[in-house]
Amino acid sequence: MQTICKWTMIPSMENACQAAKILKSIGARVTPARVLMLETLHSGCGLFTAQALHEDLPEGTADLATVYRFLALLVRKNLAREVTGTDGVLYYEMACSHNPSHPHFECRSCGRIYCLEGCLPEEWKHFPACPQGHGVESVSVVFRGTCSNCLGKLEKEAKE
Amino acid sequence: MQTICKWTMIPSMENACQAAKILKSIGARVTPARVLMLETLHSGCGLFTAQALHEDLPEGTADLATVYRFLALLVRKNLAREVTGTDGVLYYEMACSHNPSHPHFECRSCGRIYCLEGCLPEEWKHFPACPQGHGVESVSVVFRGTCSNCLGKLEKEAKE
DNA sequence: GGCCTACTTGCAAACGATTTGCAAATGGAC
DNA sequence: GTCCATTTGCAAATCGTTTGCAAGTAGGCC
Repeated sequence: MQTICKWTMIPSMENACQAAKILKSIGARVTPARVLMLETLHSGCGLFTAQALHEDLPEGTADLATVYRFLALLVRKNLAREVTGTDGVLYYEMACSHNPSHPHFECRSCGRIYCLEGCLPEEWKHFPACPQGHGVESVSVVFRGTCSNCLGKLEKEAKE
Repeated sequence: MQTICKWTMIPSMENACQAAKILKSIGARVTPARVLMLETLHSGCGLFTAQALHEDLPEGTADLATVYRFLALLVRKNLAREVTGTDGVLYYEMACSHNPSHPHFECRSCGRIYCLEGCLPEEWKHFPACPQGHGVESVSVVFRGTCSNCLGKLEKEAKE
């Protein structure tokens, strides 16, 4: 999986054995499945669907339902965030050091969602037409197009 | 349904009988169900889910599958656009006169999606961190919070 | 080290939005 | 009015996600 941004987990996870600490810090039990899931989430920079995470795990590590339950736990504990893709599928990204309102890039071709480096400019949060009566709490910005991965593939195909 | 922005359909539909013209203009057959669906989409400013449109139609007008098929047709013909809510549900909005990249407001409380007036500032389309290799085709901006409708309700409840 | 309880898990079934296959109904050009 | 492609209703399939439940296990306690 291609890395667009470098995010760091909170708390940081420099090596695998940190997973246990993280789990304990949120009052969750340390199980082999959870450690593996955290490691996988960490190693594969970017956004995961539950299915993708499940596939990336060593065979038999955890049931898909377990993956869903664990991701929901991470979200509840603010260690991860949910993003809904245009395909209606839920993507998960680990909570990271940059601004909660950082933008994403969604590839029309492969559906992958990348997380862009850098905070959202402050003025973006005050769009002029946003009505007074509406209590704005967050802004999400998603760029859409074709990612460099897919652009490369398309160019190759064009040559052949 | 509360109106946040005033949009105009393309082509404009000043009265109900325009529906037939619109259908003909895209080479689609004029059927009672389609006319009613277009009228409903027109009268209720804002974004519709397929289910909501179906419920707003007079009983027995059209099957839910028909509603889905018609909305897909409108999207294919560029008369409507799809927006995916954070709940993963598809919302439809009629194509309107303002910028294709106009922002939306999604209410955390009722899930309704409003369409905000005004174009997106040009500079928003060139977020600095958006990598060169990524061919950006569009930007979507969604503000999230509590809409004035729900804010009002919450205040009422607080008083009681 | 063994015990106990609350937390986790796998499995299968439920769920809800959306799509599909198919046969019957219908719009509209002739 | 005839005819054919388009549209429709219905029911079943699909697919991501959630849930109920019984069995398994982590980890605090003795």
